Amino acid sequence: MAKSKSNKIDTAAARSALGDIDRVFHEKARLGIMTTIVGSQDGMNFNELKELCELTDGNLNRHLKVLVDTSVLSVRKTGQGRNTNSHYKLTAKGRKAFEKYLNALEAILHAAKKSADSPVSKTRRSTKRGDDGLSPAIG
Amino acid sequence: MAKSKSNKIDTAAARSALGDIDRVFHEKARLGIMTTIVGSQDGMNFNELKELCELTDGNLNRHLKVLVDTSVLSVRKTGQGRNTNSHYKLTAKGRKAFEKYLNALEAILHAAKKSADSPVSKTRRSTKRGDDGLSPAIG
DNA sequence: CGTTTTACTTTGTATTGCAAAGCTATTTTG
DNA sequence: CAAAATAGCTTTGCAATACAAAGTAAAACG
Repeated sequence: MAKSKSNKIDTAAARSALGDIDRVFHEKARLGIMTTIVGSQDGMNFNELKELCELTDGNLNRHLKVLVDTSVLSVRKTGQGRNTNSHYKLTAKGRKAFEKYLNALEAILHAAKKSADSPVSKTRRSTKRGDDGLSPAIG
Repeated sequence: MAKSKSNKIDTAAARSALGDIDRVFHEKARLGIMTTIVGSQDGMNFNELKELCELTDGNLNRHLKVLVDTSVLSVRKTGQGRNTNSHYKLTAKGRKAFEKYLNALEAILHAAKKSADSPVSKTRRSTKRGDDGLSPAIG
């Protein structure tokens, strides 16, 4: 990555990454579900997810529905009533979309951390090297 | 960081990091605002933020209110009516809290990326080295 | 055979996000 | 100088979402 004089470029990069922040993933509970299930090749069932993610039944069900409705996860339900077993698995599309989301997060994270480490002043030059004291990312 | 046999530890770490995901920051618009303002030592005014974050007046106002109400930002308003100038600045508390959020994000990101790169199967050993084929993070 | 347990689903409420409309005061225009 | 336009926010109303309590269905148990 090229080093910029101000934080303008990085901030712009972060801003464009913001556009890739998919609301489907950018929710605490669903981020937990995704982080859990992305590590499982065979998928997981309702109860595993419930315990791992520490969510109530209703809440988990709702979030899983969102993920299934957006084709991020697929479900396979076997049995009925008490014997129901709902098995959730990441789809190829879901994996790809989640990875895109993670990359966007990463870009924002880096930009934010960098900015936080060397904030820019309008009136005086930065106390750290690497920027020019210009207003950040305007224009 | 110690390397684990399964992705259990990392997933657990991510899970605990999830607890540090502050809802105040974990919202697209506010993440944008924070990423923008964290790089500015002197803070920014309403219109700068509005243009940079590409938010409507009402929307920006609402999010700024949340950030001010939670003491993440401070405001200083000068002038009146058309001449009003609302200047927003990150508080020390806000900076600290945001950095905590960023660290939590980073932990989750790493865990998720790692899991995504080498997902674990229940029935057969992973195709990559570094795990034992056990179910992830159960118990 | 009826009560309990398991594995989800549905429903109701509260919160939140968003943008359209509104407010206040300063400019500008005729 | 009165009327209209403009700037800089605020308020309001609606739609979407999150969450948990209550509900449902079938098997297990006594």
